[in-house]
Amino acid sequence: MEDVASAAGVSVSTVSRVVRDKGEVSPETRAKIEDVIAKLGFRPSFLARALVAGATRTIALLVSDLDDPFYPRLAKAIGQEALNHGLGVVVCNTDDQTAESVDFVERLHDRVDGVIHASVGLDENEVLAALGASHRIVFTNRRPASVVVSYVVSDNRAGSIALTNHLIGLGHRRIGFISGPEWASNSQDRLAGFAAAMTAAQLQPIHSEGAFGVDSGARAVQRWIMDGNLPSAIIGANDMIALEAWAALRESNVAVPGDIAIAGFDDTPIARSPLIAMTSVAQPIEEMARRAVRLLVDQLAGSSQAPVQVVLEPTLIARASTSTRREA
Amino acid sequence: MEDVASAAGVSVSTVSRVVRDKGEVSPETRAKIEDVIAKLGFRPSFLARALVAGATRTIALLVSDLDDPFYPRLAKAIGQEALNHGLGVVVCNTDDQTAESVDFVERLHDRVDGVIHASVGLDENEVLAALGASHRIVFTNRRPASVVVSYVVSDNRAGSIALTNHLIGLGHRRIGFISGPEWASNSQDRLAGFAAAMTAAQLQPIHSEGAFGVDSGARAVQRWIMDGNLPSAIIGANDMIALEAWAALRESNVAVPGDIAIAGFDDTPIARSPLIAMTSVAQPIEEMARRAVRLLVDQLAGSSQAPVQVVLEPTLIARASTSTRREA
DNA sequence: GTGAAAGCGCTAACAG
DNA sequence: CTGTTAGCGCTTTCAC
Repeated sequence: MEDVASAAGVSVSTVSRVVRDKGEVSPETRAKIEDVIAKLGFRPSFLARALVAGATRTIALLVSDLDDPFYPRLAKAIGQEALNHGLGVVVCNTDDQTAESVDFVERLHDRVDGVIHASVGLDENEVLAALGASHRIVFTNRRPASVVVSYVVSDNRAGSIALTNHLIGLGHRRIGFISGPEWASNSQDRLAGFAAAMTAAQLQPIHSEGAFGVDSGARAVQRWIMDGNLPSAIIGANDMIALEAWAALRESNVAVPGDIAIAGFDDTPIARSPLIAMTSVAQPIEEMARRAVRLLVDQLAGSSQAPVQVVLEPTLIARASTSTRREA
Repeated sequence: MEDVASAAGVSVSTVSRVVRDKGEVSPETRAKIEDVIAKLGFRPSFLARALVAGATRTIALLVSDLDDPFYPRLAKAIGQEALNHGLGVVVCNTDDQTAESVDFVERLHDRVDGVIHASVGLDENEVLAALGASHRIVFTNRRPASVVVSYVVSDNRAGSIALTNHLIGLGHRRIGFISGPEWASNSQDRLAGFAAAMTAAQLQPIHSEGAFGVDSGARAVQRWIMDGNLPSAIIGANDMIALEAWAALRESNVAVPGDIAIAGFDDTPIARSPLIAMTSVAQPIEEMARRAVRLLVDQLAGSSQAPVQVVLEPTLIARASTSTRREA
């Protein structure tokens, strides 16, 4: 900017004015400066700007795992909405490790104005602490225990109840649920909904606890087969787990949906493919993204706002993997 | 930092020394300062540091589309290796739009020290121009036309030849290739390898040009079926396209691999799943990531280095989708 | 060992 | 309309 100023024979303030397009500048001077800017290929420094502004117009998005197809979709939707508000997004893969989350938040404290936390780890308090008093955060995809923060989630419990009832309605009596780890609140909510629906129907819920990204689906199925008590329907806490279970069944020559029904959550592209056609509970991702970003934008703009809690409705999408009716 | 200094009764320089852990500071002073830092929850400003250092220890990664499972894997691998060098990574989804790429590069010019370009758009010159004279960039997953830049790619042509010969060896004579858009060099290289292998075997290559993310696979299959000249084997320029084609075949009641063989590129998790078991050509993602990051790190460290070009070998992974032999 | 001073590239009052 | 003067929060000589 100094270069531009001297090259144009003006002061930096004038250059600054035309760069920001603010304040009155005479047409000639402006033209001259724009000319020099183009000639020199000058670009204002974001760093310097952010330093004086005390804001970066950037937000962080914490996700569990980009390999899980749910998160890229969320990331894209959030990126889109953020752009609508003139905000940039930096995506951080936490692997659900508290240390990672905290690390990101600390290393980014300066570089982002706020964070959207969509990773499901047990890191709520640590992240909040690392963030400091000026909570600029909204949770999504996970339901924080604390009531002092804003969040946008879908009603996992209700979605799970709908799915379970769908299976019960098909005549299933022995239904198994393969959950994620105990600390993942979305998985727990889905499990709770399943258990509630089963109990309401006077059926015994069958549960196998797993984890994400470690082939829990396959393990659960193998265990059930080994024990000789395979359910007639299986629900995975997400599509990945359900697909792992399905693959394990395939390897054991158990037919889906002929011998057993399978369903998951998140309505992943793979579930949607005709090659798989798996029943799944879809979250309103775009809506979640939109609401989450807007909540954060409000926090960035307004000073002290009361936290807002939004719960959206998921949608059950029945496909071939649960198309076979059982006789009681 | 000023706060810390006054609270500790020392100068900012001294605080700076202990924060950076550089220079001699008396044990007492250091203890005192560390105490105050902890008490005040002080964190050094990255913005200010980067401003004076003229470097951010951060690199940008440009990808085509995070929804394509290849890119998250690359992103994670690059993030991992970058971390080993004390570098952060910000991932940018370009959708293969030149405008997006340029936009990212311009908006990040200050905030990153270099970029790894893995998005396959036709944006090479524009990105290079936007980056300015101080090329701190390495291309990967795409082969730039310019020879003045470093890149790390896998030998798509060779991989495609291996795959095509595998199908020919199985007795296939009519093989169709569904490519991505013409501007995607990795897709073009794969197509070229296919054509070369077919020609070498004195067979007529069949080609259908498509695009990414627009169901080209299905369209190509529908066209072939409509025209009554469905090949006996189909290769997709990547797994996504191959799976789309497969899904379309399924909907037309064409059996894979019974009636027709299918194969793709990238060895995506879905291809690996026993539910699909699709033959695919795997790229050495981790190796690519490692080499790409190191090349960039070298550029950041050394001053003027000659560009380096690395070509890695892919691996053909044959699975059930191409398991049926044809009789001539 | 420690402090004072200059400056990274910009914006934000103030004067003219 | 335009220039001057302070900083934003840090690092980096150079003195003491």
